[in-house]
Amino acid sequence: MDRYNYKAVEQKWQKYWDENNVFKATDDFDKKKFYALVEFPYPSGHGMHVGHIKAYSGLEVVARKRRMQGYNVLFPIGFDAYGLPTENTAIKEKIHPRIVTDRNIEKFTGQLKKVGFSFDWSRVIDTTEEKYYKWTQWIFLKMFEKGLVFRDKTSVNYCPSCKVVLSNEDSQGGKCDVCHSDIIQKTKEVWYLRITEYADKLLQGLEQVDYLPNVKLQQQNWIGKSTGAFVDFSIKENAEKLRIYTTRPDTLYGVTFMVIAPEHPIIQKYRDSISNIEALDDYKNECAKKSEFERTQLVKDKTGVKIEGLTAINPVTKKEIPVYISDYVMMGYGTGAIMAVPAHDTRDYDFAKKFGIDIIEVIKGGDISKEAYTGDGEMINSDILNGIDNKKDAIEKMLSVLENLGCGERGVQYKMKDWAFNRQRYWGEPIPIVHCQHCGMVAVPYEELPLKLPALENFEPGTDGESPLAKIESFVNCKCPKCNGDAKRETDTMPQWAGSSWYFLRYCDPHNDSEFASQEALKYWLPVDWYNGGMEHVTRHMIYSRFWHKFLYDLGLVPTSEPYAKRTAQGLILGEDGEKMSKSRGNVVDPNDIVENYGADVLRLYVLFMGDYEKAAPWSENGMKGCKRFIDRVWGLQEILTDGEEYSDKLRSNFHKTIKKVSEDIENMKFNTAIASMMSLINDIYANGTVNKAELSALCMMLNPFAPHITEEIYNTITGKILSEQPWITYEEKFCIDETIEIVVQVNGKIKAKLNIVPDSDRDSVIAMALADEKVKESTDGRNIIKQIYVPNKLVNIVAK
RNA sequence: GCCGGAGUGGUGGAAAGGCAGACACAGUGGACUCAAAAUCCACCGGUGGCGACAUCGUACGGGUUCAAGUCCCGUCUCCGGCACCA
Repeated sequence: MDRYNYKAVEQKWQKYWDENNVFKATDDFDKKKFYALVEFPYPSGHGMHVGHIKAYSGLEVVARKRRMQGYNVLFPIGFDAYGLPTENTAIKEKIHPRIVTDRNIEKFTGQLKKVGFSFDWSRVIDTTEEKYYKWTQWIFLKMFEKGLVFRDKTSVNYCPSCKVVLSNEDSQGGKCDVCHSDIIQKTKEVWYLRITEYADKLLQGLEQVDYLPNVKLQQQNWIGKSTGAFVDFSIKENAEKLRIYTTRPDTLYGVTFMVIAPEHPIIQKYRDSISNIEALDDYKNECAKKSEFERTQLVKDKTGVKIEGLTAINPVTKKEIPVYISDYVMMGYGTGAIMAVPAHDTRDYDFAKKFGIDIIEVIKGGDISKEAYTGDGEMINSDILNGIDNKKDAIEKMLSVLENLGCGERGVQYKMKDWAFNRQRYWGEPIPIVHCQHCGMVAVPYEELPLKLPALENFEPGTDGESPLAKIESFVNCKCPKCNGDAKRETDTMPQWAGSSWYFLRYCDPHNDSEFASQEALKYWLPVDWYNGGMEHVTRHMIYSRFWHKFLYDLGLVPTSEPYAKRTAQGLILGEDGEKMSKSRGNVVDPNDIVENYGADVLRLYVLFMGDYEKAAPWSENGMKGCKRFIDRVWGLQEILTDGEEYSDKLRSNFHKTIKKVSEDIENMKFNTAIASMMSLINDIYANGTVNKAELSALCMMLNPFAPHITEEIYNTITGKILSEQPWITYEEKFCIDETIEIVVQVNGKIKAKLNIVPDSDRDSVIAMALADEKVKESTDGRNIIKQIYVPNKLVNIVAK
């Protein structure tokens, strides 16, 4: 027998699968369906990463198994191709991003096919194609129509030297990634999607989906719902009410000052009656200069200025309390104003210490001379609340008091902010809006979609934070769709998250020209049965796409309220040095090299065998060689092949057990132990000396989802049939049970003997056998047996004193 | 700071509260070979013993249990997420 020629075999079967459309999802809407989704790659110039292979191999195994189980399987792939790296390559090499994108997609496609993934290649999506982004724009316009799109000011990272708006990733450490000059914060009017309107729905929807617990948790934290109260504080000097948000109305008697954000509008409104307005303005300007980086990473030291001319009145104690401005209060959360309770909040405590403000303890349990006490306990110094439990009763009691006084109401807040939906770059979907002097913002009519990204010679970023599209007069100047007067087009493009927010819908019906997907196809395929991807996408991408989906659901355009029924995540592959793979570290493994030198089956097997699928694991060239050895041993079985259409007696139970183990492990993503059990089986076969046809083809069947090429070849050689078209192999429970099993006999928890018994033997006879054992007799001799424990088919424990 | 997750041989990792270390890698010895690679066989947590065996051992300190890597309490370390969110 020749050595296994993986190159020839892999090429042969990849060609066969391709030409015969073996993995094509059919439009047979009566068949039971299974929709397996993996995160589509960004086609970077570096080509595929082994991390991609691991990410896709998990559901690849499940998808292949489901097909064999008779499901109509949709396992699609595509490319999330808009984005900065492509644009930067294009600028650097002076090639159009369209060409760079096509080149990279071709490279990725070739690499994916060489690994033998069973994707349905007839449904490939490219988010930068007109027929795709037409519908991205279409959904955007639907949101515009429903009032979910608005414009507002924000501060953006701006490089004054490049005159360009930068993403957070491109401005790390407060320096421009390109020219290394200092980034400044610039105010700019940008587009927003009102995702906060869906905050509650996004939170509640988590109750009905099967996501990994930590995925759910991260999404909950991201949405960040808190319940509390809005309380109005009167201002002594005028009729104004200063409204705050708090989750701790129980501590209202401990309020000794208030803090508002430096940008709070009340300052401008009463600036004439504030005696130190210059100091407040200076402080505000200083804060505005601070970058996001400085505000979050650096100084935690509290700063602020007292407002001279605004004094608040505590609604329950009627005491006068000072009002400060400080940047530890954000305009973007709650009302931009807080009541400060230094005794029971660490930030207020720091501030009070620094500014010498009173600290009044209202909950027992801590030592407020040392630090703030944030725990629970009995109320003190709080008049009507004294003596009761803060959490159980005080919150409720205070809420009703405030409601009666007419200065408070229950309220809910979310940490999640509206989605800044814009980029000042070329390589993205144009936002289909026209600015008209008379009509304001006007949507491009649906029938004019797609609003095409104009072909451009020079797509370098525009100056003063403008998109490069702003330079093209033929694009910018247009007629208003409403009044037909002169108007200007929006020149910002959509952010990279847009195209991926609905791609799973397009896969259902990717060639439809009249709808983003037909209702029939959506009704059949949705929801996605199993979605796998990286942990880094469980907040942004998943929440954004759930938001788009829920929006379409509310319009009656998709049949399910949630897009993904189940979500899992694979762990990273680290470099051989245990560090994250990166070019600068030089520890990157190129999957091409592995396919070339060891074969696709070895690569696929190894990424699943290297450890727990959900955990990070370091790459090991040697570990991979072990998988190569396993593949060669599978091939070598043909040398000891004998006739035989049924399992031999010696191996029968072994086969049934392994099939059971593999079948169950695949469902639980325990791929490493599934492979280990097949390795064990092969070790047993070699120890047995021969393998018959029934056995070898059974092995091929269960191994097929992991190593499809070699198994297809061997199976075809011995049966003349196509393995990918065979049903999934089954096992019988009765053959998984051994005739005799070994159980352990312990005395006082220490193993003294082993017994071979018939399964499910009765307790008394097993204990009698155990007590009759020499070693057991020895160690119980002269002692009183006080307890006998029998765990059926597992062990006997004799407790003796 | 807050919220998660994890700490098991030289390494990656297995163990529904019931034989700790499956499977694999590396290593050691041997077979085959002129030799090497490949392959095959044996050994492979520590300590003691020629030995069957004894004894300790799942980050650390306690606890529950006939029995703990697994459950509970406390401590330490590492990883991930959020982070002045009122």
